[in-house]
Amino acid sequence: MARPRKPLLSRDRIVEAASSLVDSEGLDAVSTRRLAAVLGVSGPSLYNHFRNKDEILDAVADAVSVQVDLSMFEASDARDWREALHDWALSYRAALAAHPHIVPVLARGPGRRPAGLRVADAVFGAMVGAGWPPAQATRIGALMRYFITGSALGSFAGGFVDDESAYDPADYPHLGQAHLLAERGREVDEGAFEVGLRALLDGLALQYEEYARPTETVRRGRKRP
Amino acid sequence: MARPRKPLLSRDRIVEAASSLVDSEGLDAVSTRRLAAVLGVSGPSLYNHFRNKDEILDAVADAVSVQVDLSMFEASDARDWREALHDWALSYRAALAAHPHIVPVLARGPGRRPAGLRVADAVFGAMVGAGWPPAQATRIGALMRYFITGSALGSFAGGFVDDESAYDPADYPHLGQAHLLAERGREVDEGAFEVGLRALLDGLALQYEEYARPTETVRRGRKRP
DNA sequence: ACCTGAACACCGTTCAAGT
DNA sequence: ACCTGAACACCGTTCAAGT
Repeated sequence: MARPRKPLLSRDRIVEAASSLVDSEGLDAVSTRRLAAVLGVSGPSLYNHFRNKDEILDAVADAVSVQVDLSMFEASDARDWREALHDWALSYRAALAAHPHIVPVLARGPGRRPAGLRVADAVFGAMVGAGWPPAQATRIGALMRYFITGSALGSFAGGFVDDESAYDPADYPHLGQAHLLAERGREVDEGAFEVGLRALLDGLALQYEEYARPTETVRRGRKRP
Repeated sequence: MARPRKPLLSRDRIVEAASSLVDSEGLDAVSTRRLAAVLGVSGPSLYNHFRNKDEILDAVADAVSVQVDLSMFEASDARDWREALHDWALSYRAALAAHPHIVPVLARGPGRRPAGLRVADAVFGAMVGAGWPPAQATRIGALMRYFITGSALGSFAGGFVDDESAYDPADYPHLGQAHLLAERGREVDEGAFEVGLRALLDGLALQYEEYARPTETVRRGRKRP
């Protein structure tokens, strides 16, 4: 057919098809040939819209970042930066949990992905607005991303094996019930995420006090809590 | 040559060659054919020692876990669980930083990898020994892994681009100096890791007090801090 | 048991040719 | 500008054959 008068493909259509292929069959199932077949075109056609396959996967990852709710950062002030961070983390995690197979691509940093950058921008802006020094605001965005993407990677891929004989007590003296982790994996992951998130926010709150409160060497009259 | 009287390959030799190939040229550079060529054999020979390529990469990842220092957990007691966790986190991160390209494989959970399990076992055992309830000890091992592997993934792969025009202020109002992050990426990552680790440990210490200290409803005489 | 070459069913990407 | 088929240089894995 050569060139049709109305384009058969668009970046959006390609990303949509790639996303559902990733969701239903995993990252490895996405080949340029299979993806093209789903779209009713031949493999090389994709290269009219994306430079290479990696760019397609980046776009799929970015479509997930778009789903992350950022509204809690709009009215953020010094009083509720912690609550905003908490709600954002839950929304972020939920978005990743809905598309677990693309997480490895997303975990490699915001890079050139526009929506990923928008997320980083929103967190940074809100933390600065709440009184954090810019250098700390940058770090908070990074470390929250470490924890959230790390948990999404660890949860939904690998995991333990549901086979008692796989874990010899002689090798792992404390993991007597490790095989139970297989069935309880999801529960463990959720618990670990909750505990970790709370610890992270509690810890940041302690550091925030150091910044917000004049140090005792400067203001001696102030009593310490 | 068919079968030589002394085997040309061994699992160890294969893992060693694969590791240095991963380190020097990245994950994508490892194909069964290239790996076999480095070892002076033909591609299919590898299948006499590993079931498939994924098992080889798992072994490469596990060789990194072996490098993680666990000695700090041997004499752990209630007083220094926090310090042990801190030192272990630094050692873990250093091991990943030395072999950044294999981190995506390692980040998918301990799965069937023996050394990965040994790490999980040591953390769990030490935390229980320090007074944490078993359910919490499991979660601590998981959440620390989230943070550490997440930071290793985010740091050494992707990242920002050193190009001012890549970040239009209209799109990202707060990321005016985002392109500076490219050159300062490593510094930002280290700072974020330090801040995050401290927050995590501070936060866990607060939670530890809740477990170690009888609640005020039980022991009314005790004053609150 | 452990290695080989041949073979199968795939890949990502380039490119000239078509409209 | 946008699609095509052919082609290039690869893949992971299986398997019969060799010693």
